[in-house]
Amino acid sequence: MAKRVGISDVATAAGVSVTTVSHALSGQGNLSAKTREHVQRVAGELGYAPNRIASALRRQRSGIVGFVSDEIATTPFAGRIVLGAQDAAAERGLLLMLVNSNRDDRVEAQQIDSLLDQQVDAFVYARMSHGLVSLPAKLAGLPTVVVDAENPDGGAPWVVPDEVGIGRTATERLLAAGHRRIVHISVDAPGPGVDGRILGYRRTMAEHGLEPHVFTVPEPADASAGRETFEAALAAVPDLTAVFCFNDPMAMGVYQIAAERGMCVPDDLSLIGVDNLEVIAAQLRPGLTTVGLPHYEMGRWAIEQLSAMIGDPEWSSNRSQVELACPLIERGSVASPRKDTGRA
Amino acid sequence: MAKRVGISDVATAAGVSVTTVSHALSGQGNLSAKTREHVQRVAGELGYAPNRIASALRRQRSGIVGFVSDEIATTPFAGRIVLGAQDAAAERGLLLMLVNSNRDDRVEAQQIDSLLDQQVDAFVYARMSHGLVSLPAKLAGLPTVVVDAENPDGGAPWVVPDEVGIGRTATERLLAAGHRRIVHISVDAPGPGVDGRILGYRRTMAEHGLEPHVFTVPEPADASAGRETFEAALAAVPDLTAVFCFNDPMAMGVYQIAAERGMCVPDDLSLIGVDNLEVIAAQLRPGLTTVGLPHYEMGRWAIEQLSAMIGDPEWSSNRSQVELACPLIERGSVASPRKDTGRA
DNA sequence: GTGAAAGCGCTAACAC
DNA sequence: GTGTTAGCGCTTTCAC
Repeated sequence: MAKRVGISDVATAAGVSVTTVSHALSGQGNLSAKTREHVQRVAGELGYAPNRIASALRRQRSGIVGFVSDEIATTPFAGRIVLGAQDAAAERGLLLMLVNSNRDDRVEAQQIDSLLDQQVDAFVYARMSHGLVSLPAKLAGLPTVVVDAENPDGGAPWVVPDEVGIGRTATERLLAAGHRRIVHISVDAPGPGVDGRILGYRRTMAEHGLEPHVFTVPEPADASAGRETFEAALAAVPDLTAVFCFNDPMAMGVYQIAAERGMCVPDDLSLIGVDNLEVIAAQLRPGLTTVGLPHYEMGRWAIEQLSAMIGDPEWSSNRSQVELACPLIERGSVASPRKDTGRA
Repeated sequence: MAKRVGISDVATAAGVSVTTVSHALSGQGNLSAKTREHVQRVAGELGYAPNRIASALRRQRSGIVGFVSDEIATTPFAGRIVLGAQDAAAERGLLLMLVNSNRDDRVEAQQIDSLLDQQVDAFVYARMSHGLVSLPAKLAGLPTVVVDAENPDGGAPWVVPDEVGIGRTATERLLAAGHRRIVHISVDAPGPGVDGRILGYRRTMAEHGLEPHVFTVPEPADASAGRETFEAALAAVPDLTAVFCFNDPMAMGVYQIAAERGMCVPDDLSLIGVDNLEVIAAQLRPGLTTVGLPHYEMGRWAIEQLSAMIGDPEWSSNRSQVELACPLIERGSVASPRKDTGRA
């Protein structure tokens, strides 16, 4: 590789000092427009790009944000958060350094140490499912924002999906299609995600004077849980016409039982999931109408907050706590009930 | 945050020079065991950790590997590669800097520039589906390994799944269960992945004196493609008893048609997919037997190669090209054919 | 308006 | 064995 061109090469070529080059390129100081332009042109011709390592050492700021996540390899969720964070970071000249712990606190601590040695300026602390976290002590000294989790005892800003809104959106969609006997299937895993969706469902049903029916089984919230809870629901509410599922894998389980019993989605049974896992929702037949989770947006939001916090001595006063709205993704699993046998 | 402790703090506290501290911690030079030990203890007590930015500037080596991928957000594949790479990197004191282009060459070029400014020591150039790539010119100067793609015109080492082996493994499994009328469904998208699996299937069938049947439709290789090709297969080979599917989403499509026609998996129809996408394969009923792709292993391999190449003036002579074996993941979609109506 | 020079925290010749 | 010192490439203060 040709040796990288440095600031002094540019200075020599432009016939000015390194100071002038630095000022010309960073927009600092008072340079004549002519000099500035000249230097920029020369730098461009030489293909100069500042060495960020040297710059970081001098400025005591690396321009790197550490991204710590509990896992990255089972769903595409992490990818969506990273994508949002990366886009926002690129717009601001920041770079992301990813690290993941596979839910092992020891590994996590080591990874955080590596990032600290690397002089990262700030941290994104991301979870893949909405729960409660307390931050590792090591993060206390740097701007940190928590993604897809709440940090009740700490002072870090956080961003999560609006879970109650999800329950409301799904239930209202089913109501709007004319359904009255709508059940919600979920899991026994108290936490903001499960509880919020149940609450949104219950409230919306109550507002319409309808009786809520919630069925749960122990975690995990997968297709098998969907099958079990749906069968329980059918036994208890035989004339149900619609199901709001905690997530897409559970909805997949409902499709399976429906097929087995000769129930046709959406004519005999309307279904709404949550997650918008393309790999499931778009592959089912008919496509699954589902509520999308704002992973991309949460990633963006985190970097937007951090970039304002970096270099701000008052950063720790940022205590924003945001719930992001979740869009309904229409596919084909909701229709009007075939025969509305009257009020519930 | 308390000011970070530096090497000179350790030197003062230990009553030695910074050189001695540097040597004691890096294992360089000749120090008396006593001094070395003493310094290490003091450093530990002070919680000293070297500033890698300063070290990088001085050594002209950042310890960072740039990880460039075409996409990270639609399947968990990227996550698995990253995981493997990260584990291997952590073992070697390397850190990963991820960047992804969403298949946009302009974005990719910019991202690579950022990594270069950051003085990364080497690159992983990863694709999410096995194809052919030529490397961006910018990568020419640094050790680079290509993951899940081949680099026919370049000199970079690469690692890919053994696609022919996948076709063979799947076909042999079906043969071993007693099937003879086995079809392969795939897509019209020539490339190592599609072609290799077809070849492995054809060869294995030929070795057993059986007639191969391959059905394809245009991309994408999703459930819809699975439904179409399977219906075509049924029309052409009505007494088929087993299907080897190009990937798991296509297999999902086959389940759908099978359910519709009252065919029971695996009793009336055995199925094997490829991908081991948990989110599909483990959620189908019965679980889908599938051939797993070695994403984690490919990520590890890439870093292992790179770490040997970093700092080796002869690095460009590394032209390893590896095809990694792919494991059969047994779930429940393969059984013996119900009635073997004789030879094909 | 422009430039000289002092470091950022570390490593590695080299001297003792 | 241990210490002195000269940078790595940049930013920024301060002098001109």
